[in-house]
Amino acid sequence: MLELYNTASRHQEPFEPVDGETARVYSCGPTVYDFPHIGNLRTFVLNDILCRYLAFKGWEVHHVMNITDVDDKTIAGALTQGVSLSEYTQQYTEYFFEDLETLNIKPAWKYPRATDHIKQMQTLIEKILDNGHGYEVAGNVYFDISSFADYGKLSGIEPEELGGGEYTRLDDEYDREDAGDFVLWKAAKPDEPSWDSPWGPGRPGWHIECSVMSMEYLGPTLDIHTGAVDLIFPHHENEIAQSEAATGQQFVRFWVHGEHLIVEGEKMSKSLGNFYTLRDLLKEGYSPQAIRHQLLTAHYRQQLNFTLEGLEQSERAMQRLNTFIERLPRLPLPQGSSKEAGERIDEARSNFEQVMDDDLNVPGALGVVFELIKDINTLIDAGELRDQDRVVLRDFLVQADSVLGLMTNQLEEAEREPALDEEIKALIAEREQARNDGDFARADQIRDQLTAQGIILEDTAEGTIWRRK
RNA sequence: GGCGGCGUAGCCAAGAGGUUAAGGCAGCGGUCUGCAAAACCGCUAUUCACCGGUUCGAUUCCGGUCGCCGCCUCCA
Repeated sequence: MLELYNTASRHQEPFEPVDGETARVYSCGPTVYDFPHIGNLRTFVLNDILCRYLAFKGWEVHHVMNITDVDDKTIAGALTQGVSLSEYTQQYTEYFFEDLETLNIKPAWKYPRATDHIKQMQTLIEKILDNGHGYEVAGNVYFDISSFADYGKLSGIEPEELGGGEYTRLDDEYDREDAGDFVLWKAAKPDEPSWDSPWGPGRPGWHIECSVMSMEYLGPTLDIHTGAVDLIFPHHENEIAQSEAATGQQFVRFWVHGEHLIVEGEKMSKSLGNFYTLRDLLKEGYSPQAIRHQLLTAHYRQQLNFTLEGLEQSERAMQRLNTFIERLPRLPLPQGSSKEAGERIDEARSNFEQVMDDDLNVPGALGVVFELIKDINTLIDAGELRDQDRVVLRDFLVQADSVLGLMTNQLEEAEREPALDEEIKALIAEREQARNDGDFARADQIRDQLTAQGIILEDTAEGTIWRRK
């Protein structure tokens, strides 16, 4: 049974969808003001693994991820570039989707945009006001945290401490009654995009967007809400307050938070010059497969120290995986099946699910896959792998990869018919003849020529097999 | 100051109160090969930051020390 660590309880708890069929998952999506960086992408990869595994467990998955396309940063960006807000956010929204596709992240069920839900936000704010949890000051609407008894429950923050102490960052921009109160609706400033509302022209606060878009598509109670740890406070705390103040029902059953990644041991930031986007890494020649793998090497609740050396290690690990997958279908194997291979694959299948059930232990799951590869290679070397084993093995790899998403392309590619040029086939045959004749100079010449074309030859006891580089 | 986490081999990283402490990368030595490639075998942590405690037994639980990181209303 799947167990997930729930930030709300600080414990790992058995999970199943409340209705037993459909897992309703909401993830905080990007604010589309810039390219996603590698840290953002780690969180999106976590969402992906979670949703893929929920599907693996047999549930329908309704995954909603919002696009925040109106906030201080997007407004400022649009102003700087001299384009409209929607033009500005549209381009970064597209970059975001491109990056998801590059990293083999499965599309969510819905990607609602904040600006398409302004009306619903106003409705929810009115509900909050009606229920006595908010107040308006000069066109700004605030949430009154003192009216919500459970405020601070998720993050463990005491409301009394907010606004006090040396870490306060309150400014005088807004007229709040209490330092901890947060804005639901912001009155428009000159030159800012705005929408009409019962409180005058303005725009929604950031937190209200997520409450509205999650409940709009998933109902008042979500099975799982994800995000990175920095969102626990204030964002998720505020979402709970708003949503439950409006509906009177539990907002989220499981809060799943991903740890940050750091770069070369330090917090990633533009000023430190250790800020990577996916595009930066691709330009350096790293493969999307290795990047995804590197993001999966640490458990999601551990900080991941992202380094270029680590990426190199992932490249090599993926090479091992790819070589295995690509040569598997071309190995000449005797008919039948072997007991030992069957047992090993069954064991891997069961271990894989067991470690993933344990709060999505992806590094453990990778260990299971690589351990199996080693065992199967040993059987191959011993001449004990049979052709039926290969079918069962491939079935397992496909199943495991429905979760990991690391070898989708390779598995498909490997199954394709060789489609080798006649010319290449002839060269391989010629090389065979040359080797038999002892003309190794000619044989090596042909091998080098094919290597240059990206075809790698391997001489096995059963004949020469090939794979692409 | 408050809250959370981490410290396992050269590097990355799982892990369990007690059989051989996964797996990947790197290294060394072999096997296979005409040579390669791929793969396999062996070696690379008698030990899990340090000090106490609980226990028949702890690296795993508890307390403390040191070191590192993150959050505390921009932040994935």
